Amino acid sequence: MALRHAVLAALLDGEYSGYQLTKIFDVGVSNFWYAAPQQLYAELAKLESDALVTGREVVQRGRPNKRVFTVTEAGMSELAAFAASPVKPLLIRDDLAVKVHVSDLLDPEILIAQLHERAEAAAAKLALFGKMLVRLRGDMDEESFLREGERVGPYLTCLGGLRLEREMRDWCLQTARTLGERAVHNEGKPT
Amino acid sequence: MALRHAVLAALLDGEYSGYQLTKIFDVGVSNFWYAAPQQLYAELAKLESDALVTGREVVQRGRPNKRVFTVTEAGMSELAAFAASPVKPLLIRDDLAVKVHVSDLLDPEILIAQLHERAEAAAAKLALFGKMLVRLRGDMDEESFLREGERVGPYLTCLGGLRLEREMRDWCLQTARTLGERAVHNEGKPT
DNA sequence: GCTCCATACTCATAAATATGAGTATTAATC
DNA sequence: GATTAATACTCATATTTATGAGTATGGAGC
Repeated sequence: MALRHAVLAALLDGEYSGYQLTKIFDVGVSNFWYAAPQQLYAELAKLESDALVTGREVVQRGRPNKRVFTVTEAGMSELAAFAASPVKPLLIRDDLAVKVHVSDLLDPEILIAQLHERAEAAAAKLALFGKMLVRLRGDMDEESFLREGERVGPYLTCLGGLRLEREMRDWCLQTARTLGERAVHNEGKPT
Repeated sequence: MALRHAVLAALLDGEYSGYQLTKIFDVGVSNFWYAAPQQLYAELAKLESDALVTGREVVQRGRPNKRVFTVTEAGMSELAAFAASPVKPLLIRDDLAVKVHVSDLLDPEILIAQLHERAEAAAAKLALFGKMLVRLRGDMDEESFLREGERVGPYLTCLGGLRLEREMRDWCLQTARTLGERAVHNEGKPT
């Protein structure tokens, strides 16, 4: 019962189809949840049978029809109950960090490349979130938007995602640099 | 096959028992992996039967005996293979962010409390990581340690954890402040 | 003497997540 | 005109992760 609330939350931003949610969750919904397409379709089916969302067929020309979903009253109550429940601590599981942890005992070459790869991915998200922020606040500046804007929730999570990705990018680059410099100094030395 | 490598990585820092690993993974191994005790014992059993670690009984006085584990040659190869495999993108799933996303439509009271709670948890980890860094680098300063230290892997992941927790704390506090101020301005207004 | 806590583990099962494969329609590109 | 890409979904299953309950020993405090 966890993806469930993320889907409900995403559907508050508008009427989306499973496929559209796929795109949203692929980026990580402003970096706070990820889900594969199959999970989303399954979850939508469950949500609909529990009457927390209602689907509506949209006939399209030039492409397959789709079903878009809206959160119901019951869905809102479910979200409210979720919001009132105790928060779970954020549990992180990161492949790359495990690799860095053991980097001293292994060849750093590949790891450095992977750190750059991750840094680039973070930079891409950073840019994406930056644009998203501009779009969300329209012609207001950040301060007044946060004070007077209609809906700041998505803006706030986006700010969070931005922070996270910025740190991720910088950490990756710093770590890559450190490992790279150490590798240079150890060249020729026996392992 | 994911916890597996995190366990191997942790065991490179020393000979640990399942129970000791429990404590290490409870904090999140410098914030990059979490696992419950039962998972760890199960994984250790599998690792041992695959000969990637070897266990050794340690007889203790005053408390139950324990079995501590060491990574074998085969275990090192497994880690090397893991390090060479492509990195998986970091997938985040955060309860609290979902709540913030929908904060405009729900009562902010509880959420603000939860944000403070999370901020405190982050601050606690921050302090922990700070101490850990000092312990790891001994009497060297950070720069020289990163250049000349024996094993910088755990130090680098700890730096990453520190960054992350710092941002988490600040984001939570900023978000709580924003929501709090908005709540004040909306007092008395109809929903 | 009794309870509580920390150490040190095990067994079983439920829930969530990940992955592979497949279907169908149309638009765009070579 | 054939291939590729994008939209829009479904079915099935494997793997991972989470959770609840239980066992045992000894030390510390009341």
